Amino acid sequence: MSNRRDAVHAILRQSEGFRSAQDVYAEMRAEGAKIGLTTVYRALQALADIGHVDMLRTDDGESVYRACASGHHHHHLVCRTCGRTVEVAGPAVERWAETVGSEHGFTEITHTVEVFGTCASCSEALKMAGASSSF
Amino acid sequence: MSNRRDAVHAILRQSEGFRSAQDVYAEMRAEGAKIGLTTVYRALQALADIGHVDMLRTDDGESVYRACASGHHHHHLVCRTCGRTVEVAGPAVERWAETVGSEHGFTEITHTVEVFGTCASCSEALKMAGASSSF
DNA sequence: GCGACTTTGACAACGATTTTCATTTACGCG
DNA sequence: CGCGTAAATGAAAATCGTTGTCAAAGTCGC
Repeated sequence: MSNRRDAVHAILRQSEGFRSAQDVYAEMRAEGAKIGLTTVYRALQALADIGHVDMLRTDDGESVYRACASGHHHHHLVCRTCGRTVEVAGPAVERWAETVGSEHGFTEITHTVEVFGTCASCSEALKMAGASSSF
Repeated sequence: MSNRRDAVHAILRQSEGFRSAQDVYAEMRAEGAKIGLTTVYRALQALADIGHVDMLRTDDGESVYRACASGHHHHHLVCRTCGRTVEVAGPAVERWAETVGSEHGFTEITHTVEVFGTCASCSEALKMAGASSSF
């Protein structure tokens, strides 16, 4: 019973962007892995706890996870159409967060920053499909 | 049947920080308002759509709403202990988001920024209560 | 007042996540 | 080596916020 965490982590590592728990579960089952949904959730949470994966909530309330290339702090730039993700560092934001925090007397400041946009290829694609937004 | 949206909006206006839909619903019922959960959700969404309230997801996937003092873009500095919220503007972040976005060929850039921290009074309080966290 | 359209709200449906609990597995100990 | 205990696992049920359905009630123009 090798730690299923490793199996789950492996899936995330071979994935490009963020994956939902259900998604990871589905893929593992598809690959023939014998694992339960419960275990996937537990593994994902454990992984997130020890900082081996990033975890965030999508706008529709689903938790998505991603194996980070590095353990250091960074943010994500996500294409709202195709989901492509780019890791970005933002010293400016870090400093800004610290600053506004302390200005208001806050300590132990953390922050959540997600940048969304439409990536080059998707905006191309949209230009064609669009033009019919009547509202 | 005056628009229930107004009633819902009123609740948010007289609230300090973010309120969950269920929370708002509970308060309205407590005040004697005859309104259904469904309607609260619909009102909240409508309000969020037209930008009269801010909407974001808490870490446990709940949607929370808040009537903004202004309609313009800003972010929030939230005390992770008492929930006190301060609206902060961050031109630096706006620019940064735009920059990293375009650097990667992204367009129509939006961003989510939430800053969390422990406010002055809470960190005081925690200092005393603390000292016993063995894990 | 009547009819068409909109809003409302009770309740069911949904879906993601968590909990429960019995089973299986790992592993130290006798 | 077999046993017992504790941890891990997974199937299914429970939870809970949110959304959809649909009939009843309200609004408005005629």
